[in-house]
Amino acid sequence: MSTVTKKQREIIDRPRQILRVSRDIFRKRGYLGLNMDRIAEQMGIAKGTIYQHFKNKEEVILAMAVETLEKRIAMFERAVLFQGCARSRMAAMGCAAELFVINFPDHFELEKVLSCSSIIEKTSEKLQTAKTVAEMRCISLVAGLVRDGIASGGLSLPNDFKPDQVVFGLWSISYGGYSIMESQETLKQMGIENGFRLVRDMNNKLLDGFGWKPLSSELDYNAIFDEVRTLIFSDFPKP
Amino acid sequence: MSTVTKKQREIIDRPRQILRVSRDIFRKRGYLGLNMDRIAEQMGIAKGTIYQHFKNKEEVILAMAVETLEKRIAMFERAVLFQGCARSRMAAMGCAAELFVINFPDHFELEKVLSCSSIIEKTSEKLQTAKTVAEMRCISLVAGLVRDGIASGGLSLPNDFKPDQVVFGLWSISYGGYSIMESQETLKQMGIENGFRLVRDMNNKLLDGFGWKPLSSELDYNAIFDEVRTLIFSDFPKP
Amino acid sequence: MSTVTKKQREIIDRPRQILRVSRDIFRKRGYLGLNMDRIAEQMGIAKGTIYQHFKNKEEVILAMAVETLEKRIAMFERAVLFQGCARSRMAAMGCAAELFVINFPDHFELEKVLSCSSIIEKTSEKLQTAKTVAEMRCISLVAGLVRDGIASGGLSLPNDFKPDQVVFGLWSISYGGYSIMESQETLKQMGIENGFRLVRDMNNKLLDGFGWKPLSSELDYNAIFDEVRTLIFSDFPKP
Amino acid sequence: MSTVTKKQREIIDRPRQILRVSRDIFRKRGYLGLNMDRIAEQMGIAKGTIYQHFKNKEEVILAMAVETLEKRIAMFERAVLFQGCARSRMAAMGCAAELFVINFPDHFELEKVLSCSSIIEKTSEKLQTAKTVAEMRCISLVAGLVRDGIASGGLSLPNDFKPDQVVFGLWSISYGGYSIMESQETLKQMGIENGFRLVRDMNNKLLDGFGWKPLSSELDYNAIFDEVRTLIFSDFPKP
DNA sequence: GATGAATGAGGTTTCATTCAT
DNA sequence: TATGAATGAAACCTCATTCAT
Repeated sequence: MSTVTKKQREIIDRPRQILRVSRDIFRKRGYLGLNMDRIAEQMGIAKGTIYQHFKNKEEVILAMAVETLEKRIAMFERAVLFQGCARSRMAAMGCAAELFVINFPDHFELEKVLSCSSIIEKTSEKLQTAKTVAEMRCISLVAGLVRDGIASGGLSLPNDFKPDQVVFGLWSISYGGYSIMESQETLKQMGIENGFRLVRDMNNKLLDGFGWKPLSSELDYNAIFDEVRTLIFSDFPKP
Repeated sequence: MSTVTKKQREIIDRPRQILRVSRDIFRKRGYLGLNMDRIAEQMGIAKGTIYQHFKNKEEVILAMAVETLEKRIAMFERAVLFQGCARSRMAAMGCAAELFVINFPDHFELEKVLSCSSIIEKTSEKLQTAKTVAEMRCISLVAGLVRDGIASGGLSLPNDFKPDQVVFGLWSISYGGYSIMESQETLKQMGIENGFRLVRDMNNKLLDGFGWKPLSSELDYNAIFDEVRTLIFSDFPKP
Repeated sequence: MSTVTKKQREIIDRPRQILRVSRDIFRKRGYLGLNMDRIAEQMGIAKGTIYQHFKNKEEVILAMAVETLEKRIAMFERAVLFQGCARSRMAAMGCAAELFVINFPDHFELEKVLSCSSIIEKTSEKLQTAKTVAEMRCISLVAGLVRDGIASGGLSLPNDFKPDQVVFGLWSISYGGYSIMESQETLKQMGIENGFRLVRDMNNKLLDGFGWKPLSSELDYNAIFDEVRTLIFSDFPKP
Repeated sequence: MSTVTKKQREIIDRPRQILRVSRDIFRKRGYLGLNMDRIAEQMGIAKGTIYQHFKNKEEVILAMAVETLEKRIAMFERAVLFQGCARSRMAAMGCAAELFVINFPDHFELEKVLSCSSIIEKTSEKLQTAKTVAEMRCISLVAGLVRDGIASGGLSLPNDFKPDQVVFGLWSISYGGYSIMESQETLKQMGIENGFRLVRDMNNKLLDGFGWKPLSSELDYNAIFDEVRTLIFSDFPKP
């Protein structure tokens, strides 16, 4: 019977349902506003049920982060397939990162919360590893493009620089930039209207600083952004 | 009697003492480990007394952040006096920023905590303004150097770029880079040993990307870092 | 004003009040029926208040045991003053032990509960020590009488026996006997009506076994029991 | 097929398996550490299945006690067959009791737990009776030996003593002594090294007090202990 | 101003038991 | 018979804040 199937599907999806509701609460009320009572109430289930799927509150938080990281991996994997020179593909990656932040804005908040050691300590090693692995996959995809840039002759790193360090730079700009946009009133007030555009520009200037050809003065990477969004990420809502 | 004076001084300094003790606890045990009981106990005063100096716990947190921001202003104001070309003075600023992070590592954590809206909401507007003002002063100091760069001919910004946006870029790299260093195991494992050095390099590459002369290939900004530390910040402990 | 004094006295007595109420609940509903909610409710105070005086539930339990142990010490100290030969004074001690069990029947239950390591583990070392010290004082008082018996010539221990071991024997009979009386239906059914009398007799037979003069066949120790109760423990209700 | 037989046997043995696993958990983690989840998990069956063999958790506890009591009966029945005078056979009984405690140390803990009325109340009358019957059989075996002692002339009880009361005395020493050994740090520290030996000695001294011939000064009952262990209980591991 | 006991809402976690499949 | 997800009552504990002294 289809009724049976439906119920079974519901049961199987419990963890995902819990995460969906938790994410909703987290987005609206922040870490301190997320608690087991509220999750249970909003789901219409018993509090104890949550504990059958998650060891504790902290695991719920971490699982939410892993879930979005997996979304990011999927997006990065799509972006990396963009047809073009290495630096254009890196721009596609930037587009993916930007769309990720726009569509999963709570991920940054999650990262902040998880950086409190007192929280991560309470989680299982298994889930911690899952998060690390997911992060590594993202970074590897980006680092791969840097290596492609070197291999294809567009980029020539100074002796004392390694591809991973370029990734660190891009990552810092994005992570820092988006964080500032979210939280720091001050910078927002300073005539900075389109933060996303600014993060793109800064990443481009950094790569220009490394002399990665074609430079942003030679090729319009913002046009490539639009192309990537149309060709690859058309399923994401336009801003 | 000097005894009376001492006691009076102690009482006058109460707010500052509370912040000092709070910072100590915050550094050791994080936000969740900081509570009024512990502050009172560690200060040897009654819990109620704290409420005569701070409206609530959130104000303590915010006041801590303002206090360190003022330290940062002081450091930036010293850095800006470094004798040299505009870009060298910007390097001096980077040195100040780095020393600030090293000496007040809790400030980043505080910023993270304060980005939870539920916390800042409970604070007085007065203190919120104090924080914004302090941040603005820091940013203005950096933006001033960008303008100096333009004025002195070393830097020529494209039409669509404003000095504040360059500040945003530098800020992002520093904020993002230091955040990643603190929390993200993943990147740390990827062959990145000296994160501070890397943040410097990335800032330099970004400025290179803007074509700010002399480029980092023409002038050894790391040497300038050392000079700044020796000449201007000799009172800070060496790493 | 006397009002002030009264209130202050109440405040000072809070811990003792908590223990009194806890003991009451423990007696009626056992360990599993004793919880912080019930204590608070029955006292008409907030649950949190209990935690200002006791770190956790286990400390309440342990404190109750220490409190009764102190009652026992007081009783033993009175018994030891009984005028008579060493063995008569030991009988007085037995009388004290019996009256203690009759008047503080929950102490045995407390001891049982505390023998669960999982409970004692959660208590502070300070209180644990207090309990050990109290027990030592009781044992020392009994052991002192054994030594008196030896010194006065009534008792001559075989080479391989030490006074403490005699104490262990008496303690075992009392502890075991009273425990059996409380809990084991079986033995109660077997024609044993007056368990207290029986414990006395067994202790006497054990001392007879050691040849402690005058033997129970030579002197009526039950008469001494009555005498002790009349002379020394007249403030305790008659059975 | 033998496979079917094996599975069937397993199903038939379910209750016993549940008790075995429960005992294991109880021994390692105590009463508070024993729960249905752990039993089910460790058995590799579903939690609900346990409820098809035991009405509730309390019945599991009680059934464990009955099971060990049956072991004790078996041991006592073997001991009573020892060839020798009545008092020597009583020594054999002591040996059995000692070996029982050594090999089933959890039984004392179980007795303690069961003495909480709130637990026994939830069990079926049937199982309660089973426990009482088992205890009675043990006591009867011991009481029988006392009567043998009287019948064979070695023991002459005073008018006001009955055989069951002697059993009560022995039982008290053993129950109390073993309990103290398990839990009371204090007495253990007082120069008492071999508690088992001490319990034996005290039992002997008690019987000496009753004048049961041959006295412990006339016959080496510790030697008889060793003999009993070798002849009758050679299947139990040596200490 | 200083105190600190009292508050009480708010949170997390556990676990015996049930019941639809 | 077996399952195991769901239940929900019951417990423990925390801590910012108040207020009578």
